[in-house]
Amino acid sequence: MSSDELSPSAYVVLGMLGLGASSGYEIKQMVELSIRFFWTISQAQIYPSLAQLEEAGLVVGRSEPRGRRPRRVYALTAAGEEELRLWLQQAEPMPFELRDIGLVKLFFADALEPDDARALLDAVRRRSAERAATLREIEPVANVGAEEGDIYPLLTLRMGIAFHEAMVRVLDEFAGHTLEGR
Amino acid sequence: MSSDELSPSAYVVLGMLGLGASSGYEIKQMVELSIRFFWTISQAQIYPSLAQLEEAGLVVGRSEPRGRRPRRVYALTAAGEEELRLWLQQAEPMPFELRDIGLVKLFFADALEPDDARALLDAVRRRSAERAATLREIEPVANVGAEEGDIYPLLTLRMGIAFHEAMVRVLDEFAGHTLEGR
DNA sequence: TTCTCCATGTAAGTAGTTACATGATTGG
DNA sequence: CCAATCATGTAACTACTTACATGGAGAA
Repeated sequence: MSSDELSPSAYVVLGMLGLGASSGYEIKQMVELSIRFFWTISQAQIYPSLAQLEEAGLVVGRSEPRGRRPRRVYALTAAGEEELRLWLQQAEPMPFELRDIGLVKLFFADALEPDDARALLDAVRRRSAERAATLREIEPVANVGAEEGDIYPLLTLRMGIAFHEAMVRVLDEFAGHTLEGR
Repeated sequence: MSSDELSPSAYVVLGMLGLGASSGYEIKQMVELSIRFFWTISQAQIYPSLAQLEEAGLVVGRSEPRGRRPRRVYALTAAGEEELRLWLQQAEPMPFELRDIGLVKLFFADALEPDDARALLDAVRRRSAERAATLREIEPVANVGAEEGDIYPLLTLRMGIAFHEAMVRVLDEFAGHTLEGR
C-alpha cells in the first residue's frame, strides 16, 4: 500500500497542504513564495495532482465556496501525512538539476570579444546579486516561521542566499585577478 | 536570415563544435565533462540538432568513417560562428532553473522526527561535498585550458565549486547553531 | 464600471527522456 | 574472444508549459 507512483510535484502539493495551504490556488501562491527558487509547479499540474491524491486517499477535499464562487479546500488524511513522511525519509538519489543558460553562455564566452564577454559576466553577476537581495528580503518572514517551529524553510532560504552570494564573489574575484592583466 | 528559432541545446551543440568537438559522440562526451553541472543534453537530442544545424547552413558535415564504422564529423561554418556569437551577445532573460528534490525535502523536513531530519540534512550535505570534490579534481585540467586561452570554462567550474562549498558551509552552520540547542 | 485578485479547469503543444536497435573497433 | 568503447539513430513516452476559457468578489 501507498506505493511510490507519485511524482515529486505531487509530493510538493502534499507537503504544502501539510504546511497549511488548502486550495489549489493557495498551493500555487505558497510555492511561488517559498520554494520557487528550487522548484516550480504550474497551476495546470496542481489541480490534476489534487484529484489524483484524493483518489489515492491521501487528501480529502470538500467544497467551501466563497459566496457564489466555487472553491474546493483540501486537507491531508492520516494516510497522506504518513505518505509524506515516508517520502521524506526515503533515501533516494537526489539529482541536482540545474539548467542555466547564463552559465552556458559564460562557459562559451571565450568566443566573444573581451568587452562582450565582460558584459555577459556582468549580466550573470547582476542576476545573482538581485536574486540574493530578493531572498534576503524574505528572511525576516522565514525567521518568524522558524520561531514557530518551522526551521527548515529558513535553512533552504539561507542556502539560496549563500549560493548566489558565492557566485557573485567568484565572479568578482575572476574579474579582479584573471581579467585585469590583459 | 539566421533567426532565433534554435533551442538552447542547439546552441550548446554549436558551442561545443566551436570548442573543437567534431562528432555527435564527442559532443556528448564533452558536455558530460564540462557543463553537465549546469546543462545536460541527451544523445537523442544531439543528432537531430546536428541535422537541423546543417540544414540551416550553420555547420557542415562530412563522412569520415573509422575503418568500416560510419562516422560523421562536423565543423562550424562562418555563418555558424556568427550565429553563436550573436546568441552569446544577445541580452535575453536568463532564468535560473534549479530543480532540486533534495532542497524540497529539506524544506519540508519539519514534518520529520529530528533524527530523520538530521539524516536528510546529512545526505544533502554529503551530496554537495562530493560534488565540490569532484569539481575540484577537474580544476587542473581547466587550468591548462585557461593557459591556452579558454578562461571561461575555468570560471564556470569555480562557480560550481564555490556554490557547493557554500551549501556545505550553510548546512554546517545551521547544524551547529540552530539545531544544537534542542 | 472597471480593474485586480481569487479560483478552477482544459487543450494543445513542446522539450525532453528512456529504451531499443545496430554494429564496428580496440585492448587485454 | 570478450568487454568496453566508439558511433549513430529512432520510437514511444512523460512531464511540463502556455494559452485559452470562464466567472465571481471586492475595491477604487
